[in-house]
Amino acid sequence: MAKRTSLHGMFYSSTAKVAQLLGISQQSASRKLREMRQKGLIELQSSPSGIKARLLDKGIKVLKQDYLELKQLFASPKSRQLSGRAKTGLGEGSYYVSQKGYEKQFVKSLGFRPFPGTLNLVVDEALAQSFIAGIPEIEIRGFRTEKRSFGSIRAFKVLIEGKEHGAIIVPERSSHPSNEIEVIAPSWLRKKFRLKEEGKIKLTA
Amino acid sequence: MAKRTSLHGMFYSSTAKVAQLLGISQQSASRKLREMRQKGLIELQSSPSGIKARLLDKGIKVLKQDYLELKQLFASPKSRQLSGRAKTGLGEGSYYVSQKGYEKQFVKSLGFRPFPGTLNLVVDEALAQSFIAGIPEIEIRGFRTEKRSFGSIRAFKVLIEGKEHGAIIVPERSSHPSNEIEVIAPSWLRKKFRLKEEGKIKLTA
DNA sequence: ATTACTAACATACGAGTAA
DNA sequence: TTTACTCGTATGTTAGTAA
Repeated sequence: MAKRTSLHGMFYSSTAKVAQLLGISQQSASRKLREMRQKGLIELQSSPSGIKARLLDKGIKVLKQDYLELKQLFASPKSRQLSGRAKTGLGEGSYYVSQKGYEKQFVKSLGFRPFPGTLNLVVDEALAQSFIAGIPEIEIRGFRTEKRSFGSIRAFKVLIEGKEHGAIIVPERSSHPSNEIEVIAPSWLRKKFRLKEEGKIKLTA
Repeated sequence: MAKRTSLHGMFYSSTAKVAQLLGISQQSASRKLREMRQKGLIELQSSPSGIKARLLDKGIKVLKQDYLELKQLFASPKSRQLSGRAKTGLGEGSYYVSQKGYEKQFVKSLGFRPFPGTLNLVVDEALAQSFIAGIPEIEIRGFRTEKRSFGSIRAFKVLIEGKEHGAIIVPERSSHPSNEIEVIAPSWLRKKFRLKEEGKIKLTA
């Protein structure tokens, strides 16, 4: 409909024509149109002389959502890398990363013993998800000590500033806001890359 | 998948996760993924440790087609008007439009007696379809004379240059290329709008 | 010509489960 | 844990028609 009438135009047709257009039967076209009306996507009047229909705001919204998602894909082909701004950490990272239960798995699965501390990066949430999901997930299992239990962690290998091997780690139950990620590496990243307070840093998959 | 991995990234996941994402069962997700592979849309490897998939060119093409169609909708909200370039007609129009069998119906259905001649406009085919489909169709029935038969004509009322009432006419079996439309009006349009050989003209719905 | 109802048929779905 | 098979059930489709 939108293709024919632009977004707001009135669509004059018949269920038979719509059916032919979609490669389905007249009955199915009729039913589908009524379902769309039922769902509040379109306005639809039918009579023995044909149908008269128009997209409603809800219907346009559906199309627009699709458009925006596709636009992000085709209008910005830059999702194999991710930029972030370093954030002053709270020092918690060091505590977790240094736990023997995790450390042994890091060495085995990631191939390096992490520096006892994490680099926190503020990133675009959607871009980060896109970026992360493109990297094979490595599971670091949780464990218990006498004092408490530690949850599992998902890890994703990355290359930092094109040089240093490291990994994004995502604790199972993270306390971070979702626009923040934690990066570990064998070296002290802040020092190695001479990062100032809010320095930018680039990760590649 | 594309949303997660960009267009070309490798997608590591499980059928259960895909299922949750789509709001369907693990079994359906598994089946749908295999169907997509079958159709050549994606590359898919599955194992007891999960799935590994990637969009193939055919799959990306499908997304891109959708993107381009939606882009046309949202990136150019100008489909209630149509521009065309006047083309030197062959004079056939006059013969058809003046036929009594059509003329009576034009007067009754369009509200004017057409000038004996048509203005041929060269237009963008897709835009023209879009434009035309948004206008209620008026059917001018065909008829027979002693000599020959005349086919039916679809007519769509338009406003020419914002001033003159007229109509686009689409003969049932047209000999025109599909990027050309015929316009009729009560007056001689070329004269009224001082159209030169290749002058531009604007129609509104 | 229309739309759209009913009913018979086809397809899709998902619970259970094997590997 | 996985994937993906079978199979009973739910949903979707369309031929035949009424209005």
